[in-house]
Order: sequence, then C-alpha cells, then structure tokens
Amino acid sequence: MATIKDVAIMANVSPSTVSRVIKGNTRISKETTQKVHDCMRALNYVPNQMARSLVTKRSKTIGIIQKSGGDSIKQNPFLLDVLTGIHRYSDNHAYLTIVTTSTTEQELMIEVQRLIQSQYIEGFIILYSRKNDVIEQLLIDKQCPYVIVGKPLTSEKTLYVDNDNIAAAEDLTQYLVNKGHEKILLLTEQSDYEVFKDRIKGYRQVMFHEHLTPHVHKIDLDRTAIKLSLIELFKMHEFTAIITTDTMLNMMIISVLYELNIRIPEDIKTATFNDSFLNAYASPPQTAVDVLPEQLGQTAVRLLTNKLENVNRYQCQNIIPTRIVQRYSTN
DNA sequence: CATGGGCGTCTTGTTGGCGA
DNA sequence: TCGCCAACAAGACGCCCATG
Repeated sequence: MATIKDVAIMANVSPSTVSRVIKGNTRISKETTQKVHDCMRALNYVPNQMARSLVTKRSKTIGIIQKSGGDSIKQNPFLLDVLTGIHRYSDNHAYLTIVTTSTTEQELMIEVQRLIQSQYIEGFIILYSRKNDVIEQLLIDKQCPYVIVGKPLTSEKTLYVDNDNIAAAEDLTQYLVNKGHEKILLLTEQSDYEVFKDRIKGYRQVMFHEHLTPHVHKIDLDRTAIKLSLIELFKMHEFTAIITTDTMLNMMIISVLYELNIRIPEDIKTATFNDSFLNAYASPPQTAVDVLPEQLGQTAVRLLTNKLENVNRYQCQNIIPTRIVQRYSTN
C-alpha cells in the first residue's frame, strides 16, 4: 500500500505538500497539485484512515448493531435493504461502517463492548427497538452517540427513525376487511421487539373497530412448530386470511401451507410486512407493506452524522411512510 | 536468569511556523 | 507565494538497565 511518503518521493515534494494537496489547500501551485494528483493515481494511493484519525481525532466510522441471531435474521432482506441505505449514505459522506455479526445476546454484548473500548467507533446505529435492551443501556452508560431504527423508548431525546407501524398494520388489516374478510389470523414471531407489538396493536384496533374477533398467535421460526400450530389453528377456526408481521415468517408460512395443500389465494389469502424481492418472486407473489428500508437506513446515518458533526444540515423526517404493494396472494 | 519499568523509535497524516 | 521542517497524535514494540 502506497503511503503519503511514496507519493511525495515520486512527485519530488515533501509529504506535507502532498497532505495539503489532498486537503485542497490553495497555497500549493496548480502545477504541483496536478503532479501530486498524477502520482496518487499512478500509485493507487488511498489515505490511511488510522493515521489520519490520530491527528483529526475522528475515525469517521459507524458501528451498526443488528439483532443477535442466526441466518434467518441476518439474511432477512429487510435488514439487507436497510444496510444498503446505510452504506449508500456513508459512502457518499466518506464514512466507514462496521456491522456486528454475533449470534447470541451475550456475544453481541461483548462485541459491542469491544467496539466501544477500541475508541474507534464514533457512533452507533441500532437496527431494532425493544424495552430494557442491555445494548442500548450500554451505549447510554458509555455516552456513545447512537440512532435507533425503530421506536425510541428510553428518552425523548433519543435519535430515531421509524415507520408508523400501528398505522401500517391498520392499513393492511383494513385492506383485507374491505375485501370481505372477517376471520383474519395474525401470526408473529416469539420476540419482544417493538415493531411487532405495534403491528399487533394496529391489527387489533381495526378488528375491534370492525367488531371482528382478533386472533393473534405467536410462533417459533421453526418449520415443524409452524406446521403443528397451523394444523391446530385451522382445526379451531376457518380463517380466510393470514397476516404475518415479517416476510421471513411469511415465507415459512406459505411453504407450510403448500405442504398442507392449502392454496393461496383460492383457499386463503396471505399478506405480510417488509416488502422485498422475496415477496415479488414468491409463489404466488405476496401482498406486502413496503416500509422503505433503504430510506430508513439513509435517514439513520444522516441523523447520526449530523449529530457527530454538530450540524443541522438537513431537516430529517423521522417517520418514513409505508404503502401496501398488492400482489396475487390477496386476489 | 527472569521480570518489569522507563525510554526511544516507529507507524502515517496533519499543520504551524519559517525560510527562500 | 510556495514548499519544507519539525512537532504532534496514540499505541506497539524493542532495547536497556535495575531489581529480586
């Protein structure tokens, strides 16, 4: 890897001159500036961020904390789309990102502690929200700047970006009710994340408002468990539609329904949240609520970098709109 | 001989001050 | 006006010397 010294030697100037050219200092002549730029290109020179941070006291590095868990969480397209938004904004503003990869809660805690101790991470983005989260408390205790992608719970000052998940769930439930469905089942995963609580709340509100009986069932992300649960649920009720609170769960549900010879949309309608390519290419294509994950990611970085740089460059919209993408599964 | 403390050097990039 | 020197940042590492 070429250093500023290598560029200086090649350009026949001192390292400080190269540094000033990089910083766009006007006191360097046009000829020298051009020469230095040519040499940087020829050597594929990229400034060493570690060395730069020694002087500037800034690493321009953001830590992304995702939920602990296995592949079904890490490979969730919603998460990948949020990360795409984060990386897109970070790249454009010369920020680097580090994403946690821990599988268990305990590992995640240790991983985040290490990131804080390294003193190299300027701020964090937490890609979930839930009550009494130890990771968020750790960031508060260590006075690390952070942004939540989800509902703020700890203080009014918490920086966050979120969808109105209650309203989104109301919209989706109402959409099915308007299509004549009265027996709608809501399936959600076993967890205490705020996003799912809000989606259940929105569903319940519409069901109560329409004088219909809500059916909320929490389910493990395990094929056998899902199959047994569905068999039991279908014995007791004749559901005509199922809403799932996340696409990954929905994928498992439609696969199990296929195995049980229950046809979509002929026998039952299905709809879910967090639209992605998976819903478009599912068999049959799934109706889903698009929560604009890339916009969530971009806004999260924007909020964080604005805080880190003590600027109020842009007016940030904290609530990202949602829309229902209608597909064959609810025809 | 093993251990530990203290000091110097090195890493890379930035910047104030100064000479040409 | 231009470009260089030297100091500086935080931490790793090596070397030397004193102590037990």
